[in-house]
Amino acid sequence: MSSENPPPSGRPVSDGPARYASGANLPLLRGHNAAVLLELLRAAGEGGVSRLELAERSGLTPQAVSKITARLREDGLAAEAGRRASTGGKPRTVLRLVPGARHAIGLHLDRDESVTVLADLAGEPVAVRRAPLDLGAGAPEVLAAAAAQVAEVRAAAPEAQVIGAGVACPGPLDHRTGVLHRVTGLPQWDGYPLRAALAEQLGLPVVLDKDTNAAAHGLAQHARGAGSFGYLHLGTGLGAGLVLGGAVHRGARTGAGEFGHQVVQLDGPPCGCGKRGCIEALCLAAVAAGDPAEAARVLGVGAANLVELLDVDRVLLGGRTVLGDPDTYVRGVAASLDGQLRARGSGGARSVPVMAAPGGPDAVALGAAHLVLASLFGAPQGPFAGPPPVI
Amino acid sequence: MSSENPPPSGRPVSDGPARYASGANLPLLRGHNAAVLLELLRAAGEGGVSRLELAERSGLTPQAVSKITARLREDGLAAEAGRRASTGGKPRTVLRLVPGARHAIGLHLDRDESVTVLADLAGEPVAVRRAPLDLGAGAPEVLAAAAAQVAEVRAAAPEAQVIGAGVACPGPLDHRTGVLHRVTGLPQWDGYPLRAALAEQLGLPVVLDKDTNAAAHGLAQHARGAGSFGYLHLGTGLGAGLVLGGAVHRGARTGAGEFGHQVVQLDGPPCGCGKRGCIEALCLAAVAAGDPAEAARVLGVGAANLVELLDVDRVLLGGRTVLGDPDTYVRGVAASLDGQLRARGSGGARSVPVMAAPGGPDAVALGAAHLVLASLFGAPQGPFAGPPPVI
DNA sequence: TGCACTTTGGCAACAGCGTTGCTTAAGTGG
DNA sequence: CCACTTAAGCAACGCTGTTGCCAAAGTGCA
Repeated sequence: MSSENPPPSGRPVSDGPARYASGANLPLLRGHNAAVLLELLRAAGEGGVSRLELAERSGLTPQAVSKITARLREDGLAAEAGRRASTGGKPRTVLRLVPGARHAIGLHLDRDESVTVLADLAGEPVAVRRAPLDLGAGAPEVLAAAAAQVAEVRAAAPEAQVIGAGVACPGPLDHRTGVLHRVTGLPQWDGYPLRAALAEQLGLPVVLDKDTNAAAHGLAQHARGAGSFGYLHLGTGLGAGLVLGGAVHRGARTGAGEFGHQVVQLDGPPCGCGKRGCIEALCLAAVAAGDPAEAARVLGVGAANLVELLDVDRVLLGGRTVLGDPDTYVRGVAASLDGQLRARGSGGARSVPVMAAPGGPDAVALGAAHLVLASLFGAPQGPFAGPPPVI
Repeated sequence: MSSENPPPSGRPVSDGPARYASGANLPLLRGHNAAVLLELLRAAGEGGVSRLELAERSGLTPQAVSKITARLREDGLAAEAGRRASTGGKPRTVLRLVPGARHAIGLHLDRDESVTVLADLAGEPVAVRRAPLDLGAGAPEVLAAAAAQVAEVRAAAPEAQVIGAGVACPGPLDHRTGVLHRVTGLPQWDGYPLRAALAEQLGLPVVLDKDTNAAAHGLAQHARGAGSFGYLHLGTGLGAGLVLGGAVHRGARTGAGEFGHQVVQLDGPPCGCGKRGCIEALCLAAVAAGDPAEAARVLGVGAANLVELLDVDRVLLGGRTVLGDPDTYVRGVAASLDGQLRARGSGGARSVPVMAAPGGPDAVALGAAHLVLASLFGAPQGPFAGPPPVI
């Protein structure tokens, strides 16, 4: 019965015109609950969960969990995996996600390099390919290179059932339409409908997002409990990905996360962007001067501004510059941030942890794959709202 | 049948322990759809909407809309109100919200004044009371004064069915537990469980929120279409309320919106908070020096930082200082903000409108009442997630 | 005036959802 | 070996939105 349902999540494949508020019906309810249980199964990891535990965590009745997990098992998405120790009665049967049941492609198109991953349902990379890329070359060349690399990772797991591809790019873009906007330094991509082009080239549903957003989305999967954090990415520029309440915040026009051009020095030194005293200019100047400690101090002040404005749980650092000297940056930013917060703290003085983003150089590509997988799982926050980039 | 349901929204009154992701069942589905239609009815205002229009906007079938609106009419929340012109067949029957069917109290406890409103379902004030208040006095005095004022507005509409009270306070607090945290300058309120105390005193469900959040929430109701904006409140201090995707963003610990203590001048002049170069210090210094233009310029730089980080649609200004000279501030901030954005704009150059927040001195109290009313209406964004302050 | 047509909205039957009551399965402990 | 406990499935159920059909209420043309 359920094996013929196109997407196991039950969410509408194309949600039509954006409505102010949407009513819900039974198929949506069913898909929602399935996605919630799938999310809980994934969160449980290899240890698995019993049906009763799923019931407690989801708020569904045990019987409903039994029915829904039976459908998930029919679809091959979940399986029984041993039993718990008995507590005086029949032992609980452990259910586990079947990671290999579905796969997703993650594609990170950077200015000089492309990274492609094939990720399984658990979000783990099954295959990774990395190759030089000239994003400044023409669209046909870039598309062909991307398609070839995607074919390679698909060949690495021939029987993998791929549900879509997530693509991460630098620069402003519109994740709803999948169109690029003025990629800094590469005007030829202005207004290019990359999502549509890639979808046709690959023959797969494609979601497009900014690199920092993809990374932040991927990082959010590692954090249980619908947390919130800011991911600061210091590389050739300084950007941020914001996760608020467990979901990536993209803003009205996918423009959120412009962290680098916040002014922290009124009438300060000019920045390449045309403004003065941008944190990116100050930071990169310090990096160029070989003073990572000063860069970290400035970054910490900006991080404090972000933490106070958004009240996030923690701050994650990533990007090439940070990865080159993680300790200095993590400690420097933590000290600076702590100093700022502590100065304010008339008692409360909460401290916000600063850490290096896990995942290393594949984090963005893996996050892009997660964007696709997210359509299967229940959003930690607004169930029916679903993840913004609908396939 | 439906008149015996405790809350017409169908949402659980107390949601128990916070769960990672929650499953949904039929009562929740029913409540959700009722709330969605109620929201659409309210959005339609006095003009009303037909059943078919409700069906189009909600995505529900016309028959479902008929059933659900029939229940709303039974509960007295909606009523038929005339007909549209015919377009060649039977004319559409217009449905309208019955504003007087329910009411909510809004209570704004400021440092030196309290404002109490009784708002109807449409969010319009039915009665307003304003009185001096010394928030520094003991809790019993403040509670008694609040209770007396609430009794007054209730007496102004004796037959009003009041569903709860929303309370807005300055300073950090926890909106989930309803406990105050270190209200600046009033240490005696530290850790005071204001929500519980007021709920007992008034005999009503109470939601507690920060004043800027309440104002922002109220302002969000006037903006159709799940927009996002930053509300900057310049009074004795400088704070902000953030509305992202139609919902107030409070952060992990209700601490979001600390706009005033973002550093915009590294190693700048010391601020009362202990840091240096806070925008609040710079702004208030300019105000004290009788230079609102400079204050507006600085505010505009901070607003630009916020707009770029969060990609909001617009910026609203409020608070006593702004209300004292709205034109100067609105124009000054708009010019400064535009200058910042235009400098960056390598083409796009979108402009973000700046305007004075409507509502004037009652905006906070009215917003607090809206917090209560929101529990009846469908959240524009995440349906089942519901509004953060659960009654 | 009358008839054809269009559109709205209610009625009744229906499929599908989670829920409830009960039964069976599968252990522990005396 | 039996009483007890806990887990999970089966069947009936209530309720949801949906579908097919029909009455109501207009317009427009003959």
